[in-house]
Amino acid sequence: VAGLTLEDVARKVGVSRSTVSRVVNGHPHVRDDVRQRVLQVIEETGYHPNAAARTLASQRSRMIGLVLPRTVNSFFTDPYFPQFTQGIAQACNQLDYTLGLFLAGTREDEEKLFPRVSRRGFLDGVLVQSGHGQIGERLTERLIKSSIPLVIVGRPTQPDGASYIDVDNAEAAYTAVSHLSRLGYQRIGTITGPASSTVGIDRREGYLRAMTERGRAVEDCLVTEGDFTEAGGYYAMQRLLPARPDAVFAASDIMAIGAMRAIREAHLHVPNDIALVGFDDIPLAALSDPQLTTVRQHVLQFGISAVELLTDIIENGLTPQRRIIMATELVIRESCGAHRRR
Amino acid sequence: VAGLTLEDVARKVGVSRSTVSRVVNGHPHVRDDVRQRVLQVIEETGYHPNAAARTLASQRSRMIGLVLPRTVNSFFTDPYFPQFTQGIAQACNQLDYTLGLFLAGTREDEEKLFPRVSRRGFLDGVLVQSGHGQIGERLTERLIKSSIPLVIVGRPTQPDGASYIDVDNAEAAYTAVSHLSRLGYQRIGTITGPASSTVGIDRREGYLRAMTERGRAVEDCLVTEGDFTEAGGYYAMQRLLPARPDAVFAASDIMAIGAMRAIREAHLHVPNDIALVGFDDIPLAALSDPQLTTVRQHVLQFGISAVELLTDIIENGLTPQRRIIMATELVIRESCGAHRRR
DNA sequence: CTGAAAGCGCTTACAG
DNA sequence: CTGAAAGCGCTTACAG
Repeated sequence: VAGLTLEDVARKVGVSRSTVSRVVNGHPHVRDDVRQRVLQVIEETGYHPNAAARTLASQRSRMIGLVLPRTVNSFFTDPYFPQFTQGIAQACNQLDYTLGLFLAGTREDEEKLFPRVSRRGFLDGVLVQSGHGQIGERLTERLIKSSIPLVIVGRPTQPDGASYIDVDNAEAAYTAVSHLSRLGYQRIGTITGPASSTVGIDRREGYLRAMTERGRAVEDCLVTEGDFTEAGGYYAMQRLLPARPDAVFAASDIMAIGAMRAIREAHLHVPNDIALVGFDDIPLAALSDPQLTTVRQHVLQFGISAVELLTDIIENGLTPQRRIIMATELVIRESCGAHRRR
Repeated sequence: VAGLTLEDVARKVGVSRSTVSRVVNGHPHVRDDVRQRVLQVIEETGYHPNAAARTLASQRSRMIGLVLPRTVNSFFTDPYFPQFTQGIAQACNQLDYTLGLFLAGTREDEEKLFPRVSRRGFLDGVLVQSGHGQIGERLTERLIKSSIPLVIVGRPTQPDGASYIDVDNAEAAYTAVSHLSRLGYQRIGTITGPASSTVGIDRREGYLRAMTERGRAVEDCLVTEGDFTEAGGYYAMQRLLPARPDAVFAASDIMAIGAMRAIREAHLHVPNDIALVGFDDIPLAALSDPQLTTVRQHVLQFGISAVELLTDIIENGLTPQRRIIMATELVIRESCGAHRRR
């Protein structure tokens, strides 16, 4: 199943393979009638260039990698990632790049993976998810050292000089908590993300700032850590309950859903007894009972922007470090009790 | 950033590049001390072979593609796909293959995608999700014609001679509905998957067979179609309600969750008024209230097996068409009312 | 505008 | 067991 080569096409048309190559790559300086004839033969024969040969000759693969250093669980437990991946895939298709997907859960995975996630592998550049423990940290570090075009998704733990893209987590959390405060809640608690991740840290910081600015004392018993899973939110809420919060800001919707379950089991009511605000605006947020007030991220667009940033770096050389910070919006539904209070 | 080549390593060791190549590829017939010296230099220099060159010379990329012809919505709405993808990625890592991810939603996507999903692209073989409308059908057909090693995930609509892997959907549905029947329910309804997909058809068939064998008349008003989304299950249940079913088999958990919401809104109780059985055993199934009785698929293992089948075909040539059918198991929780009835 | 030629970094018979 | 050589299918200066 060898398939046609450039040479075959060239012979059929009666030109050199340089010319066919120029036509295929859309270079100017080809006489118009020649171009037409070449195009026609390509059409007729269904010729497609061999990607490996092209890559070898041009040192460009038009393929990027998405590296998700994740433990098994959270990847398919949180709807965030599929959606994000979708955005990435869509943008790749648009920009005519091939997407390689690399999930690393274990240390062993990392070792097998690394050679492939490099320029010697097939890649022109890589997108790596920030955070997620040791695997993630070390992988990112090695990637930076390898000096392959790189965009970190989410503020990196260390400001290591790589470009990154993130949403404005602190600001978003600040807005959410301020909203609760304005509604008159006094004892506002929070279920944070992992303290080892910058998402966790930044959203927590937004919470703290809002509390302070609004003149609320921040009590330790009102702050507890979750792990971005439903179960994590559930247990976190159980820990929060004794502190008698009248409102809770959860750092993700899926944790808010878990919290809701804990509240229901305690025979309390959302929002009458405890108001709730989440983060992400996953599809489930609009379907829960009560519907979840939350911070909407434009996850799809986020993925698209990440790819655009990366391909820009690939194609236009080493620009100074770039950061892109995306805005969010608060979506007010039922769980914060805003309607009730009017 | 050229990096080291085989030649560089060969020079450093003082052998030909043929020898280094043999060592890298683990060929026998290399004197042991030579092998050691080569290995050491590779270690020291951090040499990794250039994948494009390797692919061009050997006509093998060790890369496979996962093609998901999907509309935007269902991919991140149903936890099934992330989990499946995870299994695929894990197996690829294990078997030392690179995974390319291709999501096609629109016709335009398909056109841009096709050249890359072929041997001329980078791929040694492809895994394509069966069904999902026109895009999927046509893509699969073109893939078959291109004669690239191919495994269809899920029984194909047309028995076109491609290898495929699937779970035993009809059998699983049969078991689930028989279970409801044994519990004494009389008016058992079903929310099917799309009639255009083989999953939809096969699970429906299992339902019909169980009903018939158990001497239940199948009433049209007890069968309605969903689209594997929460909202789809919700509306389907609303359509079913007037028929007064005392039990419902939903062809996916996420639809069962939607159905539950509709039942709750109608001020009815699961399982007292209407018993419910789902399909998939997604994480949410164990967290819903009441917990969902469902058919468990070993999705991760399913993904792994799919990759193993494909790589086997790639590496061992055109075997006769292969089919792999995987078993499922019924997980009895609360929503079917089994416990209540004892 | 077009072609001949070198080169990308490997693998793989073929000799020895 | 080892090396010299051809070849994989392109791109890209370099001439003209």
